[in-house]
Amino acid sequence: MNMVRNTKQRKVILEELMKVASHPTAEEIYFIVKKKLPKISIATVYRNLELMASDGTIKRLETRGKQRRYDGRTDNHLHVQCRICDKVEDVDAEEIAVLEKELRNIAEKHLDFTEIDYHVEFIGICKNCQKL
Amino acid sequence: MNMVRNTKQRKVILEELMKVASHPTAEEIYFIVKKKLPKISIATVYRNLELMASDGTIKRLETRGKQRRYDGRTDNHLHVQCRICDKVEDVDAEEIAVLEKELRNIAEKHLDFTEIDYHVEFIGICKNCQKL
DNA sequence: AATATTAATAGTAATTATTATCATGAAAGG
DNA sequence: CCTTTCATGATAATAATTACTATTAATATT
Repeated sequence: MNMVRNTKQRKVILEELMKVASHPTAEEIYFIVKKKLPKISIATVYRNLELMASDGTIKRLETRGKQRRYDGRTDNHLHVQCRICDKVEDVDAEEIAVLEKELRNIAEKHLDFTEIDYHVEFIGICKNCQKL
Repeated sequence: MNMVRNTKQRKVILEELMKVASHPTAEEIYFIVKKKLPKISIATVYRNLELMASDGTIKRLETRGKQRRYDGRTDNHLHVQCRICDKVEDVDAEEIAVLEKELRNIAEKHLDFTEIDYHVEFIGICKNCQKL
């Protein structure tokens, strides 16, 4: 009982999220998925993104701005967000290991919290917005 | 022309924000300031917090959760937020220098963004919520 | 000090993103 | 094929923030 069913809607939402390199908001995914499933409700998109984020199938980003963003890539990597257009890009840096070691070190020495995780993100002005 | 006036409201908002070690939301500051200025409007609180954040008088935090939080401390320090109660605490770690050096290194090597800044925050379960 | 100017305020409406509700539709298991 | 019950679509509700506007009060000017 209380089993999770495989729906067409969730399947397509995941497929489309995996396809894009951007880090779309629920609304953006809604418009993409709508092309395949024109009858889909935006509530279904929100519901499934949260469901998949909580079971680890996808990642929910902790970025600035009011709209939540999602990532189909679940491997360990960093993000930069543009402070003008809010676009998010991936940062693939081998230095992430050193960075995380330092973060774990700080957490261990200075925090009396449990189940500690951390968020790191870069903010700046992207190539495109620099021209404007 | 277009000059910024010094209002009683802004003065009290800043004073009260400086007093607290917590990292209050606009709503929390509203209730605190209301004791001194019972007629103040919550819109005034929002307006002035954003104004002071944009000129660097205070800091706007990039924490999780839907409510924005503000910090009277503008010196360089880290934050931990509880994933249960959303409370934010300061983390004073001398290792912040090493951490930021690594962040600047990654930014320089891997990003073609300009005006790069970064946000680092820890998330976990605070002492109080561990008991529940 | 009195007056004029205009930015800031109080009060409230509007907006925006997300979540809740609920009747109907469709997975999954017999 | 039938039954069960979870998920969906459509929309209402909620919550945080921003916009609007007549009035108030800083600051500049006389």
